[in-house]
Amino acid sequence: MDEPQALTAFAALSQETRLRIVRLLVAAGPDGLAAGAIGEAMGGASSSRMSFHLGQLQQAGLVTSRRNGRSILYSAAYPALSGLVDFLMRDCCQGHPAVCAPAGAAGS
Amino acid sequence: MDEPQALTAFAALSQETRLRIVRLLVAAGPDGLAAGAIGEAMGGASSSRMSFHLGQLQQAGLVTSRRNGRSILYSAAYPALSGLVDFLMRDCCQGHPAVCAPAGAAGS
DNA sequence: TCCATATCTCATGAGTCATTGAGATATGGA
DNA sequence: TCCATATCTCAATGACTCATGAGATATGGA
Repeated sequence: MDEPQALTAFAALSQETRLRIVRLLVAAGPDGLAAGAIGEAMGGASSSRMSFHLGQLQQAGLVTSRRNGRSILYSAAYPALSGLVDFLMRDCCQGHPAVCAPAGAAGS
Repeated sequence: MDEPQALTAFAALSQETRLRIVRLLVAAGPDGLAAGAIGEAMGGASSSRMSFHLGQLQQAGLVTSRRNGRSILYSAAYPALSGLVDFLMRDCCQGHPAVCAPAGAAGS
């Protein structure tokens, strides 16, 4: 994950609907969810709105899609998400690992 | 770190200048850097531009400031950064810790 | 083929964000 | 007090983002 990618990913996640989509897809697991199902989970968002946000997330590399019949299934791109965490950890922890990594690392 | 805070933080980090400021301040350590020095490091950005971006970062809670003589020193807010990492890890790893935490955690 | 379903694409308009330049405020020294 | 330095504030402008609605495209079944 380089800086331009991180920038795009942060921009994608800085929008409420998109952040919620990502959370939903992470929770949904590798099988993913159809665009329509995601739209309903977002409170009945219009198809064009869904398409817009899913497209943004896909361009940011945070979700992937595959067609299944007439539906298109979206799922979270785990490597990209972990790459983003990694990017943030690196930036955050330059020379200060003890200060900045109390949360998700190892033990807990 | 709750969702609205994360949203604000992601928005703050989705801008190239601001992301670079954060990286610079993390590298600079707890002593921080004066606004002018940051502006110079950004390639001689205007003072109003710096003020704008530093203000955004401060509102997002990602940096803190304190006056020192006529300078104002900005430093990275490590707790907020680690909180953001934590937020991302939680969202990213819901039920899939093994998939998503290969990078910054523990060993390596 | 015809139709219904599922999703995407495009154009439009409102709203927000980033940059600029001028000027205001605060600090420290002569 | 006067001046220089350091930073902030404000208004104006251009660019970008998001939501909407109409319509296009692709798939599967009768």
